[in-house]
Amino acid sequence: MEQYILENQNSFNLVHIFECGQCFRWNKQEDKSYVGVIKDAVIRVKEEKNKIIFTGKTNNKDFKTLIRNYFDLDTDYLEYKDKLTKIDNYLKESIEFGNGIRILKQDLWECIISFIISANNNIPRIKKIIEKLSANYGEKIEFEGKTYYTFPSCESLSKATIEDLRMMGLGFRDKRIYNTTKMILNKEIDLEKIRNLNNTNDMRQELLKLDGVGPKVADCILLFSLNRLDVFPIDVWVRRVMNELYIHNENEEKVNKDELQKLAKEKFLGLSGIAQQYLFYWKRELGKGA
DNA sequence: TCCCAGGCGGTAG
DNA sequence: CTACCGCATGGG
Repeated sequence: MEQYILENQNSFNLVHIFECGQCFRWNKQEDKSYVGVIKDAVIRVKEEKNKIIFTGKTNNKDFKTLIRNYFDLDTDYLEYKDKLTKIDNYLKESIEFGNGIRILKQDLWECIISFIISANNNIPRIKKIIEKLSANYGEKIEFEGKTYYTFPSCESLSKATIEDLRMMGLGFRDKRIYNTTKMILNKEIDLEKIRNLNNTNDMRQELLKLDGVGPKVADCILLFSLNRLDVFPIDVWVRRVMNELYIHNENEEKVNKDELQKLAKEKFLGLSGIAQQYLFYWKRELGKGA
């Protein structure tokens, strides 16, 4: 069992990080800690006073490095928040509301499959499907007396037929997952090559070749795995909040996505992706309470 | 029950 | 190029 402890870490709140819509495999426990799977590691994270305690089981990774990389702990969020807060009072308020948000650096393959599943779907069901895929095609890990599963590797998932995938509850997304898995397996799309591109748009163009990856899904992958903070994924919630705050179009559904992209680019100083997460979390959580 | 969900791909105009 | 539609499934 490995352990890593952070002390007095600013901009870190488990609820904000895990409930802001960027990830699907972290689950809140009765004691308020979260348990999730990163690569082949099962990890429990718990906040205690000024400490954040990571406990985990892993084989070959340097635990501390795994954690610091995944939670992007070498990035200074105070600097980002300072810049964004000065833009306007909406951002100021959303940042106060979700002050502990951090953008995770998730596994690229897992992120691609997860966000293909996210299309025209809701978050509880997305999580359910991903758990089922993992239980059927991932590897079993025992942790604290319970059984967990790694996210399926590309090789493992490629053994599933379209019918097998359909039984995972994927619905019409079965073919997309099947095709994309094959494209990545046979290196028609090379994930390592994408990772090493230095231009966000070049990365996006490659991702868009995958079946089931359109503009929104590509931007989510760029933001939540490749840490491209300048992208701005637009979904119904983001469109809703942007219209409410800045556009004021009577018919929200008619708000043009290109117009929103342009607005975000001008307004958010190259930090659109982070601004998007604060706004998304703010709007969505307030919506739940109402 | 019925609406809708972090959209995408296909087709028509 | 833009506009629209079908899609599987189950959560709320």
